[in-house]
Amino acid sequence: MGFLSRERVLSMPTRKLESVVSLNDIRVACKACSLKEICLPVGIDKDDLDHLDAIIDRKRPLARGEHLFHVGDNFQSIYAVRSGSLKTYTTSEDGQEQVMGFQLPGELVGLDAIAENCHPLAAKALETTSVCEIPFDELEKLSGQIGGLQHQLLRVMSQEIRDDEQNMVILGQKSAEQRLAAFLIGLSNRFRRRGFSANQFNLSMSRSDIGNYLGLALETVSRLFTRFQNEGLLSVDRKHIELLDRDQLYTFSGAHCAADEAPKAQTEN
Amino acid sequence: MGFLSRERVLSMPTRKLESVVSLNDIRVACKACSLKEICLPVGIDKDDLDHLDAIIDRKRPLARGEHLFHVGDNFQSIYAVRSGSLKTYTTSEDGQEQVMGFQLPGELVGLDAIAENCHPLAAKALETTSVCEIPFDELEKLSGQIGGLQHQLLRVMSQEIRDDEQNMVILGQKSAEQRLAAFLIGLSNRFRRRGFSANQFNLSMSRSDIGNYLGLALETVSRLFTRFQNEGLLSVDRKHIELLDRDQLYTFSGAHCAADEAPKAQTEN
DNA sequence: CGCTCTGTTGACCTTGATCAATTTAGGTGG
DNA sequence: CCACCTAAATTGATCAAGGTCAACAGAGCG
Repeated sequence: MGFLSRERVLSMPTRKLESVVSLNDIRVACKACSLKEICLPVGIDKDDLDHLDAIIDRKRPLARGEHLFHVGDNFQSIYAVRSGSLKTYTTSEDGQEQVMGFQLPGELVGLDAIAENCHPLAAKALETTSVCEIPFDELEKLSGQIGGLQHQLLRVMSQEIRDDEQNMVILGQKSAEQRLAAFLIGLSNRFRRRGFSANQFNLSMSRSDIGNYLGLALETVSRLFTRFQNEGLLSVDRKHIELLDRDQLYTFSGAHCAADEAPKAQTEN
Repeated sequence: MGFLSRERVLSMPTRKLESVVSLNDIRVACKACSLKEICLPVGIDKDDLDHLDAIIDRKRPLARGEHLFHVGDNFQSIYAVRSGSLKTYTTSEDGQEQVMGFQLPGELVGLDAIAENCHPLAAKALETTSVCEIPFDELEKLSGQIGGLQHQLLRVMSQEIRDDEQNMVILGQKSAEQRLAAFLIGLSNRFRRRGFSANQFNLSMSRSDIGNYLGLALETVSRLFTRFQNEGLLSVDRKHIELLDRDQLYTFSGAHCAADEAPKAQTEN
């Protein structure tokens, strides 16, 4: 820790960066962004997209371990991950951490800060990560004018509630192995949606983060990985995961998840 | 079961009711509602309130056990509880139920249905319960016009995300006793906000519902109630709870809950 | 080359689930 | 009003899942 002690540069007053990444590289309009069909702009027409684009700020990437915001920070903006990944977490008074979620490209962070106007969670980069900053008051103003944007914003928030509910099911009544299986299937689905491989990916988070997120001891996570590997469900090499028997894992997870796109046909509607 | 077999009347085409409760009793405008400072109308001015009021539908109360909506029901409206209480839950394919939450007067249900346009959870009355139905497309249209309403809607959804996050902490890393203590403190806070007694209330839900919600066996819940009672923290008589040592319970819950109004001074900001 | 951080594996123990037996309350019908 | 029935709650006894403690092994970095 500490060779890069200027954390939180993102929330510092804007300053020119002539460093590693040139501003031109960062300035990619929503229109040209491969993630536009995943994050906010879904279903917004071309003209309106320009308006949205105008309020979005692209910043220099965060280094691994750098914070996007801290607990209690004043709420100004929500953020969309462009590349890399984040974890959000709180620290309870006795100092122990609770990981609340991981954010992949195309996903938004900070929606939980609207209510109280300050961030209840901290967000930290798990690897080199770049984000789009979306000033919330401007977004709100804009979404009053653009019907599609308002609807999309509500949809995204609703989806977040839904995902959290899904997590409650997992934490509330699944066994350790079901939790890890569900976690992996969930990640896999999210990667696939973003155009990454669904069966082969790197975990940017530590075993400890996974365990913490799933309400398990890190040792349990580790044991389960080796067990899943022995059973031929997947292969693990440190951070790299390859899912070998996705169906079996899915069954294992005891899923029914309205939230994920289920690999089997819908039985009701 | 079954003397009242006409469930889901609420979602049937409107029909005149000359029965138990007269329509005049039900027709209470938002303006006159004691809950308006809790549910949606917060911070909306008098004129706009009339507009909001115009789209809200007040229905005859639900009987205990009746459903407000079922899993998979088409999403039309969100609902605000006026009196009584609801539980929301899903049923996994193996038939077991997961209770996702309890709704008290002034709280909204159905926000998680916006994303997919259908209800991921069922909502069932725990006792005689009346609700306001708020057609969502009209609400959305209105909130494009009334800035305060849009903001309030986003705030409420954000708060819901926050509460769910809080629940994840509880399910993810608290002991059985901490969970129950946190649950009781949480309920108590919610009752207080609504003008009910904070230290004395009735649980409209069964031990089994509580256990399910908290990720505990119902036997564990029962045992904890008697233990808390023996320790002088509270007194239980079947459904009736009296909190005798709220501070101790609060400490017990291992809380830090940015979500609740903490009884101690804030240490940071 | 050694230090530290992350991950793996093993041994043991605690918490809370499960199974089972009663008790109590509330609702129903004679 | 009482006897009966069922659902909810309590309490006890047992057991297993997973947490905790501890030792060790690689990987990455200075």
